[in-house]
Amino acid sequence: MSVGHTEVTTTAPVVSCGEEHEDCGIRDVLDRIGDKWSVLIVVELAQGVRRFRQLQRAVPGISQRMLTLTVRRLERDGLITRTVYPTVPPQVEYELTTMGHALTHLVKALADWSAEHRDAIARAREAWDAEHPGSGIR
Amino acid sequence: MSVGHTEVTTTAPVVSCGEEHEDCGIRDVLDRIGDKWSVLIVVELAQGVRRFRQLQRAVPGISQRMLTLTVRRLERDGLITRTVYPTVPPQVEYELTTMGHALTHLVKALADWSAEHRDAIARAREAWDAEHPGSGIR
DNA sequence: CGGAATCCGAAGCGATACTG
DNA sequence: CAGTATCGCTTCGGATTCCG
Repeated sequence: MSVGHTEVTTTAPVVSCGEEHEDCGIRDVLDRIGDKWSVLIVVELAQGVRRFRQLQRAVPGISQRMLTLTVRRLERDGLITRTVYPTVPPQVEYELTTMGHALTHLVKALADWSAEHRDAIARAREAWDAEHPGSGIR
Repeated sequence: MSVGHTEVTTTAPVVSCGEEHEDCGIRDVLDRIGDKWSVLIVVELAQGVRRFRQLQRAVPGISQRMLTLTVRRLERDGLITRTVYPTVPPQVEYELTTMGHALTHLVKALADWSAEHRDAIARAREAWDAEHPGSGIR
């Protein structure tokens, strides 16, 4: 593989949380739901139990590979359950756990914040882009 | 809302976007703060005005390249201001805007959720990993 | 001090093919 | 239906160098 040398490459595991402000754990939750598809899956499952194909159809654009990876990670973190019925053809149901439902509250906060500031951000971007032509930042 | 045939079992609907399977602006805000460093910068700036080097020292592990990119994007989105003093050596100050301060409230919600569920997630992971040896999922 | 420019490995993700 | 395996492109991000 590409592991050429045995040097440790991971540095700075956490930020200094000694101050009065709590920044510990923020990266944890962002590493979990900050990816491209997790929140969309969670939002769909907030509506009720869903099968694999149902999820794929409910989240347009997701590949079955990413759907598999995403639900596996969510299951691993205890946010959803995966129930396999040994039928033919196979049937697998996904459902939010209690903790998964708790996550939907956080997701709602994200949605609310986004809805509240989307316009202002769009305007800020236009102004910045107009003022910084060809800066490479996007 | 058109989803009316089955009610969610344990808790309230919470996250219904109003549409059936519409992408609320959740991805917008996650594309903005879901990256590796943005929230950490915002958290640090929540303490007050900071200079470039101050930020770099306050966020251990960040490269100067990523710090530049991150503050540029935050500035572009109207979340922070960048003030350049034409002194020698140059001095640049970063500060949260009003909208940036509003973002800190959301970040606090993230931190609270993380602190509240970190242990449960860690335990779920241990159980899953023990039950699925060498699955490749991480 | 506060960047910009370049290089390059690592990670994310999509497309496709195959399986039980 | 519900995956798994492989490939390859694209993005992310760290390290380094140079510059006003």
